[in-house]
Amino acid sequence: MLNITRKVEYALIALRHMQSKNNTDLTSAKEIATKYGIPQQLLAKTLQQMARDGIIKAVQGPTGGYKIAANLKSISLKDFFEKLEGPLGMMDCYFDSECLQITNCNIRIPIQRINDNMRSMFSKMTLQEITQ
Amino acid sequence: MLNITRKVEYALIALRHMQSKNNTDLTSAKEIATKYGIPQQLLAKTLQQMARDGIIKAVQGPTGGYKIAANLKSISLKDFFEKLEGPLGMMDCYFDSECLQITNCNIRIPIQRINDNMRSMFSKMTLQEITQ
DNA sequence: TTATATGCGATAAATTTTGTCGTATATAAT
DNA sequence: ATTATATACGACAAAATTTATCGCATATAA
Repeated sequence: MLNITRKVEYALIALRHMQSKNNTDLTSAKEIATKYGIPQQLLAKTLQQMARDGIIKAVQGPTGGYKIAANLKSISLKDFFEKLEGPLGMMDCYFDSECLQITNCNIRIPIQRINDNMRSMFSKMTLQEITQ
Repeated sequence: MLNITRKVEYALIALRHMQSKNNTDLTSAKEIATKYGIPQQLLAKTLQQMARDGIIKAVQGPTGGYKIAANLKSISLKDFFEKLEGPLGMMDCYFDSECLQITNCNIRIPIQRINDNMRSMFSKMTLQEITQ
């Protein structure tokens, strides 16, 4: 329970890998996929998404690849998770309530409290701390 | 991402419902299932599991049901989650490492740090806080 | 022109989560 | 005793989500 997804896992691995290199160097999806035993196409999509989000920069063509574009200190883990996976909460009713039981639900408030704690925790950690 | 399971959700609803009643009263699975629109059999299994764990006490036969048996202040949310769903962590390699990439993995340590933060957070919250 | 990189929608496979079924046992009420 | 209603629980099925692949397009260095 409370697992992160492979997508996030692969993204963190990729970021850390890139950060260990000179920032002028480019890293291809293939390089990372091979080194860490990750499905290349899936990783590629994740990298593309991070590129769209401005976290990394993509360079096309042969000899192309990715490099870190953002200041990782300025991106909280909460924002990072939400960029990749959408709203971060223990129950979906924290955000949009399709729940028909909402009037009867007796744990909505307490759950929101836990949620706030969790979001606050991830707000205080930055991507830099994870990938350095 | 980082959602709790229905099982845990149902368990919390049930506990809160029982706690709102006189502790001599018994509550049947049917009563809770009906009131909150929960699948009865699934809820029943969860209640049975909590009974095995000593969190609630089961009384069989007609007029039977469940009531709270443990001091909810003494059970942390972390312990509660782990009783119901097993080890609590963002990645499974935190506990048992079947991961073949473990030697190459470059985010194991950072992930453990996040994990520790999360476990610590849930260790500080008690069931009482959620169900009161 | 070719080879190799990213970009991306559609689809498929795998896994996990969620829910149901069937049967057994316990016990209060009649 | 019989009946009705509760818990107990393993096996199975359905649904949802996650994970991975496919196919084709575009970009660009050599």
